[in-house]
Amino acid sequence: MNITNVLHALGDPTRRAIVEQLGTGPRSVSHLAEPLNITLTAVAQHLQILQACGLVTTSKSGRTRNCRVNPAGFLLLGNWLSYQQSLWSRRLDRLGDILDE
Amino acid sequence: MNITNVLHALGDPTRRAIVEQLGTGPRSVSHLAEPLNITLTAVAQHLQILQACGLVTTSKSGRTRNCRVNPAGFLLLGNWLSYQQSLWSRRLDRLGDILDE
DNA sequence: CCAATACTGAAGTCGTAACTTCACTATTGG
DNA sequence: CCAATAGTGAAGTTACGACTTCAGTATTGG
Repeated sequence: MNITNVLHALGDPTRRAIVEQLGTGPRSVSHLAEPLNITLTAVAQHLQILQACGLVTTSKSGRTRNCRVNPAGFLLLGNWLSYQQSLWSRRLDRLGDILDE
Repeated sequence: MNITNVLHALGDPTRRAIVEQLGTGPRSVSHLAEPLNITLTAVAQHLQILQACGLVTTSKSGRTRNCRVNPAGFLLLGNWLSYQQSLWSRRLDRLGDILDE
């Protein structure tokens, strides 16, 4: 679970579609697959990636796998982002942007 | 300039290294290339991608191209992220996480 | 003025990521 | 109990992305 994997995972539109579906509540794999125009296998592969980087958790009950959002990955991203912004926000605020050159 | 491109751009470690360098201030292309173990051409290609998605801006003065952070792309990412979090944060807070199933 | 610097453009290589198919296992509703 | 459902595993295809090389154009310091 690192920032590279989180960003890479979310960089794929299909995976982001999965995450956005899960934003509204837990879903099964085949439920997730429905709106996407790909095979169940492909969705399962995406889920593995999303799980590995901490964006999604799943649990199997019976023959269906239940998927839900995992805040951990999003927190990692949020922290990285606000750190980056902290680096330059103050400097850019000074309008001294041009002076730095 | 869309969220897919921003996330995809930042998903690459080399590009993120470039962004992080620029976090501390403007840099030329060859200056950016120094710590990275790749050719100048490769860096220039990464910069094109970073520019296209609104994470970096550049301007040429003389024979050197000056690169700096562009907040626009980061804002796009920040907005997407906080929107996602707004989708599930309240629901997960209710501890009713399990009830949703 | 010209050698070194700073970059650009085009084209090619190579690995990997996103899919597919197919064959299979486990669960469950009627 | 067995057909339909839900998912898994392995293997193959294909496109694309991150690089390289090489040949070129501007710019500039000495």
